[in-house]
Amino acid sequence: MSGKRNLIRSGTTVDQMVRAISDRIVTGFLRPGEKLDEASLAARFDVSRTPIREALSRLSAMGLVERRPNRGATVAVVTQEHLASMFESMAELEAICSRFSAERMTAGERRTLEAEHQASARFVQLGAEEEYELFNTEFHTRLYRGAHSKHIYELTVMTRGRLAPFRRAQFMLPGRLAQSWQEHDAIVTAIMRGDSAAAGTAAKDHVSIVSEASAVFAIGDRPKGKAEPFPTSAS
Amino acid sequence: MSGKRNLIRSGTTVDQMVRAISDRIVTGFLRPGEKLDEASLAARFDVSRTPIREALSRLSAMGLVERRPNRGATVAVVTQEHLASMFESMAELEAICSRFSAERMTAGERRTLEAEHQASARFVQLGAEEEYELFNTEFHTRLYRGAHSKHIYELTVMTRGRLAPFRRAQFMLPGRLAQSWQEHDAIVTAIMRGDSAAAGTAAKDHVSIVSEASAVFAIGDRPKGKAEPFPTSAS
DNA sequence: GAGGCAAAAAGTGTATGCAATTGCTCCGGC
DNA sequence: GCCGGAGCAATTGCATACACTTTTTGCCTC
Repeated sequence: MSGKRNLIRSGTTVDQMVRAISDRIVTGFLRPGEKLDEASLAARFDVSRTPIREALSRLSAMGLVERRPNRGATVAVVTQEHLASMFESMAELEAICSRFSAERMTAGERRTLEAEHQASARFVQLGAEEEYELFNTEFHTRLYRGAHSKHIYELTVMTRGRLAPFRRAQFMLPGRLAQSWQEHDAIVTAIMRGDSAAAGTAAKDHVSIVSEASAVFAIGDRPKGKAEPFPTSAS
Repeated sequence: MSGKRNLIRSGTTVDQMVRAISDRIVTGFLRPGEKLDEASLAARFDVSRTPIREALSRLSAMGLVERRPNRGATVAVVTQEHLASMFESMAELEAICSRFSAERMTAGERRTLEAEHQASARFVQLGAEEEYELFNTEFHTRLYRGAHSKHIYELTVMTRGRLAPFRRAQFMLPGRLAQSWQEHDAIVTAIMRGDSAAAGTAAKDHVSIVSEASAVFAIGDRPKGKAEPFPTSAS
């Protein structure tokens, strides 16, 4: 019973469960295909089954677990094909956002985008990976917003969320920071010129490179998909 | 007075609630912005609050209702801008699917697509709107599958689902059937040629036209929610 | 009369118990 | 020995009860 939740302060119980379970999934503590028993999870986290059920629903919507009626939930099995498909979608979505941003961003938005982008050069010089990654997220969010299309924004953010677990280590590749900045620069330049086509292709290339960089870390030799019925490292 | 649900046969209770509530929303019986009280809904359908809660969760994921923690759920307010944004996304997604289909469809898939498309000409001649709409859904699904990208397929199907309530009457416009077939023809021809660019633009144009056709019916002042207590859609 | 605080009422969030469905095992028949 | 069906165990789905949050209402003070 190591997992007392009292220390995880914020949010409702369901939120805590979502975080707790998704953490265990993305860290590999829960293996793909593994069965997620409601009662066990409830006991494990010392809550009732109700918030567990709702958490599983949300995780299912997020694509991290799969649910089948009357048959319980399992950790989603993400094949290499599916992962590639998600990155591919991400590239297309980012391309759309960039194209629209090139066409629709207000003068203020363009100014801010370029200013922030220029400021981020400092993080590259310092090799500040933490700060750069934070900026990077904000930069892309700015692109998504700049498209001025609520639904595309939603689709893009959702896809990014699903990919998040697989792109954690992307900036650990040597020289990735500087390269990322150059790619951002191409996007920003195109947007400032209002060249939507160029902005689109630049964004697509950017994500494609990230995809390759991430794939190295994400896939790799996983211990084998046949997880044992009950992993022992609990407690 | 209270609606016994025993007549709605299939699926789990939650499914029934999802259908029942979404029906009431799309038929205007529940108005945008209206508060959805769990207890009232539970009493109304003679079930407990538990399935109602889960149904509201799903409807929230579908974009039909909005939920705020501890503050209940309301019928989602879909502004004209948001609707336009969804159609715009749909156009882009269909374009992507068509582009990919032009590049990736197997010979068999291409054959089937064209054969079905040609067969659908008969529905146009007969003015069989029901059958054509059925075929139309299948046609587009074929395009989505032909992209051979699971995640793009998911995004597209999801977006189509969100738009479904607003495009019901699209084929009631006179001459729309024949025009739709012509647009399909342009897409199919491009795909058969493997011309991804042409397929993409043809698909985008197709959706754009549907968008305009639907907007006429969707927006406009809806007659005050005087729908019959139990709408009969099955979807 | 207006503003603010407090208590109650309404409504959501969580816990627990019961019913129903699923999957498995064991027994019997072919 | 293999296949099929009935009973049983395990797990999900639903119902109900309780706890906590939010909102409203009413009273008191300024």
